[in-house]
Amino acid sequence: MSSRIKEIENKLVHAKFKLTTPRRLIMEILLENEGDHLTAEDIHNRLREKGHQVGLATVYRTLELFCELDILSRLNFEDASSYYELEEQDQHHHHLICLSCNKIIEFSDELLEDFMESIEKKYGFEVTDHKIKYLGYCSDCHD
Amino acid sequence: MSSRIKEIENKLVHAKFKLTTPRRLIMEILLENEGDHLTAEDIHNRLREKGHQVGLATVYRTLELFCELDILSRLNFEDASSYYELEEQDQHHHHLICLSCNKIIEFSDELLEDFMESIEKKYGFEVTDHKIKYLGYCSDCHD
DNA sequence: ATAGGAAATGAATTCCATTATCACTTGAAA
DNA sequence: TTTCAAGTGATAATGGAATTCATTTCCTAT
Repeated sequence: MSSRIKEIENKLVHAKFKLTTPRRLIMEILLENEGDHLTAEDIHNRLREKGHQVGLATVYRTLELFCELDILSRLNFEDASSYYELEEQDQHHHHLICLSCNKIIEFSDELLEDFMESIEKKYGFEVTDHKIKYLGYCSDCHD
Repeated sequence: MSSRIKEIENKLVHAKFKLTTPRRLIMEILLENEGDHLTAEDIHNRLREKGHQVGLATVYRTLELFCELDILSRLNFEDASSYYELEEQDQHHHHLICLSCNKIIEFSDELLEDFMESIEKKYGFEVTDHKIKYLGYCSDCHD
């Protein structure tokens, strides 16, 4: 994981941005919660829980910067918030968003043929809309 | 177009909602601007331009109701606003969102094979991300 | 090392889309 | 018509995100 930090630090330095403490701390939070979808507020809270005091504005600015550098991707679901997750260059994935419980299920993008059918089978997901973001009801929520 | 209004009115009545003046006026705006992607504010403004005075809260409430009745669909792009468009039961489509000029290009969902390639060709669109919402640069904006 | 200056930060403020509140009005069922 | 739940409108409240600006920090050149 230290190498992941190094890798990200290199991206920053290469793009002529400074290596600051807040940026390092935010990186750490992101790596510790890899796989999760965090909001700016989530990150801000976890920083405070760990006793680090970083301004919320800085969190927003840093997340935006990391997106520009392709360290993060920003996800917009159906609510007002933006969620962030670490960009994993190889395993690109999409999201199933359950309209009932708001669960987010990730699925890989191997095949585009029989795409929808296989997803419906695999996740027991009833697709009710098909807007390219997949919305519907997950196996726990549909009748 | 009068038949379209009738059709929508039937949906409302059938679901036991009242046929009120604000709802009728909003329907008209939507039909007059079919194919566009309108925000609540857009609709509110067009109502005022036409001399009709409908509260913004009512516009929001009506749009939400129309979405529930599948009269409208709500689209969330990369900015803070929601956009609404009339649901056309047959010709389902997706959106290409140009990160540079914010143009929105609609494309149909006929084939899932060679999906990306055909879209890239058809619209001269350089896909830079692949998050299921297609973001990138349109033919006017890429180099 | 250190001084200088640009970049970055933090606290507070502002912005803006959306939602909630609540008194008032209206559509339609009886 | 009368009745009253449903719907509306003005305004305030909310909440996420952006902005402002004075202060601090990182880094380069000396």
